[in-house]
Amino acid sequence: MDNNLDHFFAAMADPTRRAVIARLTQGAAPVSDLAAPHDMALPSFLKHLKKLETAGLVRTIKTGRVRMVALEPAKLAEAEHWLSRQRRIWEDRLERLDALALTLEADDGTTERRPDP
Amino acid sequence: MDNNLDHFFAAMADPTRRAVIARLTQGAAPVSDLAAPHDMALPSFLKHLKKLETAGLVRTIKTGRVRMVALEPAKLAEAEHWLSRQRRIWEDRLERLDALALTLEADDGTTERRPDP
DNA sequence: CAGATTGTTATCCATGTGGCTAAGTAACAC
DNA sequence: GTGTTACTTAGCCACATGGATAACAATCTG
Repeated sequence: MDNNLDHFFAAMADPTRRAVIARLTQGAAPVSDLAAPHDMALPSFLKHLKKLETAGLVRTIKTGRVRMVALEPAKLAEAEHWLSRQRRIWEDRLERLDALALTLEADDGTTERRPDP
Repeated sequence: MDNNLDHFFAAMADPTRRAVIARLTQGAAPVSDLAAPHDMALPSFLKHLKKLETAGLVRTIKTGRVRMVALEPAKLAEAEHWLSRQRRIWEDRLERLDALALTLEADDGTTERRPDP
C-alpha cells in the first residue's frame, strides 16, 4: 500500500491525467476519444494512460482494434481515505491541544512542541 | 485551483514527503528533528520540505536559528474533497446505469457507451 | 485483397527531480 | 569573540518524465 500511493499520487499530479479521470466519470471511452481533446501525439497520450493503469486508477479491455478505458473508483476511495485519516489525526490533535491550553491556561509557552512524548 | 492540484499531488507522490506529513500529525517540529529519521543530507531533505511548502501542505516559521514546521490541514481537506467529488460523480453514474439496465432489461448491449449525449 | 482505422513499439530529446558535497550565514552558548 | 548549531545557497550528477517522430501490427470496410 506504500509503493501503491507513490503511483497513485504521481498519476494524479498531471493535468492531462486528471482530465482523463474527470472525463471517465462521464462513462467509459475508447483511447482515441479520450486522446482527442488533448493536443498531443497519440504515443505521448498513451504514456499517460499507462500510468493511470499502473496506478490502478483505470481498467482497460481491448476488443478488436479498439481499447476501452474505464474508471476504477475503488482506488479513488482508497486515497481519499488515506488523506482523511491523516487529516483526522491532525484535527484530533489540535482539539487535544486546545483542551490542554484551557486546563493549563497560564503556561510558559512551550505548549506547541511535544506535549506528550 | 488547477496548478494547485499539480503541486499538491506531486508533493504527495514521494514516501519521504508523506512520512513528513504523517510525522507532523504528531505535532509541529523543527527542520532537523523532521530530517533525522530520513537517511539523507540536510540540503536534500530541505528540497522536500520546500515542495511541501510550495504545495501549501505545510507552514513554517523561523525563530532564531530554528525553523518550525507545521501541517496546514486545510490543504489535505481540499484534495480529499476533490477526490470525493470525482468518485461521487462516477458512483452516481453507475447507479443510473444500473437503473437504466433494469428498466430496459433486454437491450442491444450498447448501454455502456454514451447513454446520454 | 487494398486501404483505412486504431493502437503499439522504438527512439530521441529537453527538462525536472532527488540525491550529493562544499561553502556560507545567522543565532546561541561559553 | 570563538566555537557550535541550525539551517541555507550553489553547483554537480544520474535518472525519470513528458513531449516528439517513425515505423510496425492488427482489425475492420468495401
